[in-house]
Amino acid sequence: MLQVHEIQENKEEYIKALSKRGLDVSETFDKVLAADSLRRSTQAKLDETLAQSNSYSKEIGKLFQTGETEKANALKERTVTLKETSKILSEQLSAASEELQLLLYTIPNIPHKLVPAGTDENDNEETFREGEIPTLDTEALPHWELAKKYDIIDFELGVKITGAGFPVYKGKGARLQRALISYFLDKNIEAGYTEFQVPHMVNEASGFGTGQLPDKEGQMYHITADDLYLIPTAEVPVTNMFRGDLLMHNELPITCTGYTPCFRREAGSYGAHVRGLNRLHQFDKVEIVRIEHPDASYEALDGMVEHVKGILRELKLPYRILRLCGGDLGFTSALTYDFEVFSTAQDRWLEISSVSNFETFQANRLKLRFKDSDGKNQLVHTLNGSALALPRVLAGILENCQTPNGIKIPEVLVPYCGFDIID
RNA sequence: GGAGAAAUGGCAGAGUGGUCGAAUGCGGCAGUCUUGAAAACUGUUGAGGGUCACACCUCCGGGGGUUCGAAUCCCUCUUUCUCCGCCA
Repeated sequence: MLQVHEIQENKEEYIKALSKRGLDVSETFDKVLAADSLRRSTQAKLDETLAQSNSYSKEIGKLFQTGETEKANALKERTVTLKETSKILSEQLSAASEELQLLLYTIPNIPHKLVPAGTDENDNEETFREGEIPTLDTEALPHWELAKKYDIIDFELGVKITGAGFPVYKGKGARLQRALISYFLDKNIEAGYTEFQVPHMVNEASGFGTGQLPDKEGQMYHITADDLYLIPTAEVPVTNMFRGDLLMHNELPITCTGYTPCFRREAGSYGAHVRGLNRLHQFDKVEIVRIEHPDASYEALDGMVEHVKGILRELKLPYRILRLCGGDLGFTSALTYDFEVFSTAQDRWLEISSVSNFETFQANRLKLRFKDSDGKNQLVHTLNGSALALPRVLAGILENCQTPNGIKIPEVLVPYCGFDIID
């Protein structure tokens, strides 16, 4: 959520920047500023009324203590209209505040200078590419067929016990998955991140804090009986651990990592692109989250990108990095880099990580601030990224590492798996 | 699930209708003293809005109510603790 004073100070610049998302917010901004000024003037009137009535109350108190009951009662009568006025004004104030809030909720984050204009994924900008795309046999199979051939993932069993998009991992498939989780967590810890195990359900306030609510209500599973949401990513519980906090500048940066399952409703298309592990309702992910000083956040973002690169390099998977264009950029993000691994058997790129800087957009909703070296309270910058999302990494390994004799496990994973081939 | 108790500033802990944004202690910060430090002493020390700066307004777990006036009374929700029951 943007701050009103930011909109006021950078109106034209923001309008221009948001046009990269294909949005024209000039009208919305005018409404925001009008709503804010109404809010302020109503607040001022209310304050005045309350001040008056407070001073009467104090006077009445004194009169009662000195026993001047007559005078006190006379004064009481004068508070009646003040009371009515303040009631009306406070109703007007909450209406004005709510209107402002609703407007602000509709405005996405301001794209960073580097974000290219564009409407969809075709306008994303490739910034880096690494790793060799293997030449596979003509009999090379997509991962869902490999999964069946080696009996390591059972999609039908998941359908039976839950529904489509909830696979069952089996035998070496399950062990490889567990190995990946441990390996990713170890890499993150090695890079200085602190590991957390967090709840897999969150309350409404947490959903608002990181911006899943109210914008993407339908994407989360909602447990209505208890009014809780299944997390779509560890970002939600991890970032919300700090909701409402006032940190000291020397506590920054705060760096967290955590493994959680992720639940996404993703109501939508079915077909080849969502086959197998490509898109699931439940999947595993290891997340990294950083809370940074505003001056350090972009350096931190670059650091996160380098960190993820290091992991993919070790896994020897062919991947590329995209800088998301305005149209593809998430609602809450200012700058996002997507990592995609090449799925050789499907001949397409699969997203396996998304690393973003949210600047103060989440921090403003979270009321997450720090005291800077001048003793002033400022909003922090929040960042997060996947390091990494499991299913598509698994798909990438299965497809790219297949040989006529079986699937060769990347060397770095062998100590974690306890085997070096799936056959 | 049943019965009871509680929720106050960074922490501990007073405060049961008016001068309480809140005693006191600890911690933090500044100063005196000291070669330096410690101790002692003195001062200072919550957040948000508002203003050029004041004034002023709001906040004592959340929400609502009574009252001229609420940390204090009432209702409600949440959380924590104790006891009982159940249980991985």
